[in-house]
Amino acid sequence: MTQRYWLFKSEPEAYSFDDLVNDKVAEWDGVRNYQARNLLRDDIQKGDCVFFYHSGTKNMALIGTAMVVRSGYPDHTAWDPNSDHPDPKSNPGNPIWYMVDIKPLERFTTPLTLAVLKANPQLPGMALLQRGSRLSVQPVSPNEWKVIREMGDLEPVK
DNA sequence: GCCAACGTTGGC
DNA sequence: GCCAACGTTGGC
Repeated sequence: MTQRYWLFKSEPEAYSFDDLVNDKVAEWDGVRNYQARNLLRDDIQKGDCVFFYHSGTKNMALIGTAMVVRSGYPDHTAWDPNSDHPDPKSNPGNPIWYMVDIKPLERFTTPLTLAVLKANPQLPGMALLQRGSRLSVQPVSPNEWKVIREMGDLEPVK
């Protein structure tokens, strides 16, 4: 698969873009949806670019960009009973869930809110904007990537 | 294999 | 707080 761009959602109360900047690198663990799992395991490659989106009740917006620094590997938090997302059906010999590692790249000086994204006619059919779209890991088309980058001002994170 | 019940996500 | 959209579960 040649998809190069993705969008990762996170509730900022759980894990925010600032957390990612502070951590430098994050294991994107805890994804427990098969469709998203397949993307993490099979399609998302080292070097791919990612939009970081804050979901939740307030400040829903694209905050910045990140890069995949490690492609899919088993999510070991699944067999850690003390993790936030244990799954007793998964084990090291037969892992069900996968994750990637990402690092922060750039931040929008002003986050692009969901309302602003929805108001842009150049983003027809974007997965994030579809009614009922709940996938926490989504593909982004090259055109969507280009259009959205041009909607805001990006500065490198330190 | 169908489908109703249930749980979760996430925008409003 | 509400509700629509889905995914998952479990009885049959």
